[in-house]
Amino acid sequence: MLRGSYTATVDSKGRLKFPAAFKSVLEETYSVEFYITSLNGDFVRIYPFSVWREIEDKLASLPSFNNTKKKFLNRTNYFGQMVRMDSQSRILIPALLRQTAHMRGEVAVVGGLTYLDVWSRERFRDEIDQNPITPEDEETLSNLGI
Amino acid sequence: MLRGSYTATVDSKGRLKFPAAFKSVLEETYSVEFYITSLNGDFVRIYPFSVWREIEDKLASLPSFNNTKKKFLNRTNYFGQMVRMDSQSRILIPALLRQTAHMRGEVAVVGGLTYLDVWSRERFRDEIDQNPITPEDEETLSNLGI
DNA sequence: ATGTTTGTGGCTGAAAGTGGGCGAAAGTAG
DNA sequence: CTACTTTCGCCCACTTTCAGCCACAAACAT
Repeated sequence: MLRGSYTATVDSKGRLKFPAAFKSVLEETYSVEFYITSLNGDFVRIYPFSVWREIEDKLASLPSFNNTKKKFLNRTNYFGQMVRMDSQSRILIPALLRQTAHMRGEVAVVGGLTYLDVWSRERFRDEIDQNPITPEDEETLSNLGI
Repeated sequence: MLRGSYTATVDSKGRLKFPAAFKSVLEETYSVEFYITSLNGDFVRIYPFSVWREIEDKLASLPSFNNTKKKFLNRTNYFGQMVRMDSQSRILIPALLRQTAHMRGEVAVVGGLTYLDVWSRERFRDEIDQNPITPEDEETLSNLGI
């Protein structure tokens, strides 16, 4: 399972090195092929290919005119690309995503159990600043016993 | 149960030694694996891994579009990392948390029954100065018979 | 006072991360 | 089609980080 987050840097050529903790999980559980995409261009999502295939299967059960499905596929197709991890456990982030998701310099690679998200650290900071935890949130969590 | 508070120091390499009182509880009740994270980067929270898993389970009961859940997981994922206690009952605090939560030098390790909080002592003092116990708090406590 | 547990710091080898060079491949223009 | 530029995969080398030890200092108990 992919958990927690590690900082990484995207080098001048747009390459991202997987943190070692994720690399071992990816190699053991999945393969070196990934589908890299984004829903809105804010941040990058990296699916091990087998995980992406399952998502496709689930979508296939929806009728083709389903609006949510169309939106989702439109976006993920637009940003999406297959990538392969090299011998130094790096992948090349496609040029489009490098631009739109600001993938250069310091980024955070965040585990989402079966996939990884990559955030520009600068942008993530803006994101949490704009969505602070409210007293209502705290109550919701508290009610769950957290 | 993890109770009370002890001072500790984070060494130059970012390692934190668990106070002996906590160490014995952690070893007896839990294991050497922890999920270390933070909600806002102000201070560090250390969950025994089994406790963290229960929280994940509780969150799973909320729908995935629930806003509180998204916020909470966003943040805890971003700051979070698995860590393992070494043979000298120390853990390495991840670099990101070392920076944002000022984890160096003197810190306070505070028991929260099933988890631990670690505060920069400097910051902890500021926090309690800025959030004094209010009359409403006293009433709440009083109503509980405390 | 003496031994035992706890806390702190440093050393070191191995692993991880970072960056650059180079040539092949792909894309572009004439 | 050819020449030129850009992108990128592969390889090598340097730097940084860190886990595992060891050793000493401090606190505590006997």
